[in-house]
Amino acid sequence: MSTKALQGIKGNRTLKKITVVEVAALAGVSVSAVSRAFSNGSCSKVMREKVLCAAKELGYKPNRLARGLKGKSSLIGVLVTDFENPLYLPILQQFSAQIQQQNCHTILVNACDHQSLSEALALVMEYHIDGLIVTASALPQVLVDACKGQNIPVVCFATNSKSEGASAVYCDNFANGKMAAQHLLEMGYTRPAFVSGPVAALTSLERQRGFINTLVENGCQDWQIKEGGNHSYAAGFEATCELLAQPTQPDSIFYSDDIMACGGMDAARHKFGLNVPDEIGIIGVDDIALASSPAYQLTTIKQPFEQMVSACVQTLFQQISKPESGAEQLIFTCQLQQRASTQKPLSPI
Amino acid sequence: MSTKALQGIKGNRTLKKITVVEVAALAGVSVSAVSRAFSNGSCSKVMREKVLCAAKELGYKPNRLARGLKGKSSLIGVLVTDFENPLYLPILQQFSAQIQQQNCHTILVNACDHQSLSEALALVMEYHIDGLIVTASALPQVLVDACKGQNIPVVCFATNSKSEGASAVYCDNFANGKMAAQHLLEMGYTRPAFVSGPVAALTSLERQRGFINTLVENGCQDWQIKEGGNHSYAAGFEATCELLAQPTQPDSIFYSDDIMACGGMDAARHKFGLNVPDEIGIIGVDDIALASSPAYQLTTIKQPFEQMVSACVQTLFQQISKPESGAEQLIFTCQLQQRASTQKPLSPI
DNA sequence: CTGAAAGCGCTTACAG
DNA sequence: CTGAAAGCGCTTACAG
Repeated sequence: MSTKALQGIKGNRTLKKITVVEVAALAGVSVSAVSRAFSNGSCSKVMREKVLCAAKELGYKPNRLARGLKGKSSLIGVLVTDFENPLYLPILQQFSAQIQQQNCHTILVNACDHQSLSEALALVMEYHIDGLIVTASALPQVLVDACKGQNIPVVCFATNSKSEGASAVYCDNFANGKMAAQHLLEMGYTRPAFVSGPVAALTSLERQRGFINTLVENGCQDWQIKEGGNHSYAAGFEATCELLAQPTQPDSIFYSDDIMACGGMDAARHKFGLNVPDEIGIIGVDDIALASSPAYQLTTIKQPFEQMVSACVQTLFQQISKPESGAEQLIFTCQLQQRASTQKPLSPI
Repeated sequence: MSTKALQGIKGNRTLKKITVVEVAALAGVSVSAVSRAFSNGSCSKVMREKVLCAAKELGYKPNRLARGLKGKSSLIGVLVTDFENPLYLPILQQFSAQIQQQNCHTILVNACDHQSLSEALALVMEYHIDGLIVTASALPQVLVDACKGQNIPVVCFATNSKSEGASAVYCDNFANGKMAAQHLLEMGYTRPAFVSGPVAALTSLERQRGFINTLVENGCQDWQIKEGGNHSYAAGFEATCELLAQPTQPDSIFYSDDIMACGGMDAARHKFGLNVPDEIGIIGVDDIALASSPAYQLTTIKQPFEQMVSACVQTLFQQISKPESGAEQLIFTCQLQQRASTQKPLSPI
């Protein structure tokens, strides 16, 4: 039996496709009326009632692909470059939840491989996404322009690297670095180190600037900087091993983020047998779930991610509905969350 | 100046839409030919060359929405119910990467809220997805049927709960429970406990069955079961606190998964001051990144996730291309990954 | 292999 | 407010 014949059989019970045409027929109205009842088009109450009733009876669901052909696709691209930092799971959870709340859906774009970023973006643009969220990294200007060329608004999340024409939601990372420095000095540490994230990450650089500036301002001379690498546990562990193997051991370390700090703390404790916080103070940024666990008790600078995600989604949808409104910069401030990893007992050096 | 006028201005340089029509015109061929050159349609080499050349010159990109209207949408739904377990970040990373490799894209469906699962699915089906992957949970039969009704193949990932008509890729969790029991007994533990996942999770139940059966078979009487809850750090921590506060303290605990085990280990160590593994042995399932960190050194049963994801994607695409091929069950076996959390020194009780 | 034409399911000016 | 008609950008039988 041919496939066609099989479909015919099935068709007798369920496979007949329900489109606006069928709904219009049952409701006794025009196809346009059905469309209006389902979109925001103007139509009388009784009309809407009739249409919705017929649609329900037939189990009609609009085809978003067809809808997207003329209007909006209801698809939002969420570009993720960093899958190593556990932070991004709750972030993705919040983005997808809020996007769904807007009656849209998330296309997850995996752009781990940096070389393929433009390729990945080009592909996802073939779906005519209504907007794009870029997490934890800047979009090269040429790609922002490509989006602009198709009227796709872009919002960058949690990165300082600004792109012309793209909105951005991020934290004052210079202030964060400053806060970390002040805290370490207050706790009596005198030889702090900074472990950076990826070389190109402006976010990390800003934290570093704020950190070092503040140390210098306060007369601290004994600082050092260590290039960390990825925002990952392994990178933090590794960098810390190298740092602590040197003759000039720091007495405290500020990490570009929490997952690196966790890796670093484990290196200090388990590989070098150092006591945290007495022999070495550890501080991070983010306040990931792990930071508050008893195993780490990590002092950190908490980023208000929930609010940031909300702001990000809100900004994006505002620009989708009003394309003429310009790009926005929303900068959040963070708070120190002190825990055991820096609570040095009062003691002279 | 009106929006229209502005668009007109922009239009002069970039906004003119490039479609098959423009490409066909430039290449001097028919629209059908352009379509064929871009799909798998039959066309001569020279024709394809001409079309591709013209397309490149114009910067033509096919509109997938339009394409999806008749054919495949190239959209794969990935349903995620559990965003608390960090495990799902690398899993999502692998799924999205492999789906992109198939020239498709991932629609991330957030179905945290169990009540809204059917709603979330109904919405995503409006995009006419080509296939659906369901992670870590079963799809109620009525929803599987709904997918079948639209010819959308379904593959369930990492769950034992089988649904009629859906494929599944998972591990032999009964064997995993057995393995855990054997290991604990071998290491000299005599009063093991099992901390379960969510009550309804068949995966957890299977592990429990295998675990308890094996204990009983080996003459162990002193076992107990504790209901854990979510697959989360907090749930593991909480359940362990209750377990250890009882007079009948276990001397080892098998957790339904690693993140619970990490929470449990922290509770045992930091809240009850117990030495791991001497006073209490800890074993989990999954082998998440954290498990191998020095802070936990967690013995676990490693699930071969990479292979499982590959198998999942492969199965899905096979069913997309051959809808008549039936649902498949792929069962993987796991391996014990021993670490410090169960290495009890030889000692009499 | 190639082209003209119909169609996928919806939306949107345009009349009424 | 409502309907008839054209159109969104592509694919797919159907002829040649």
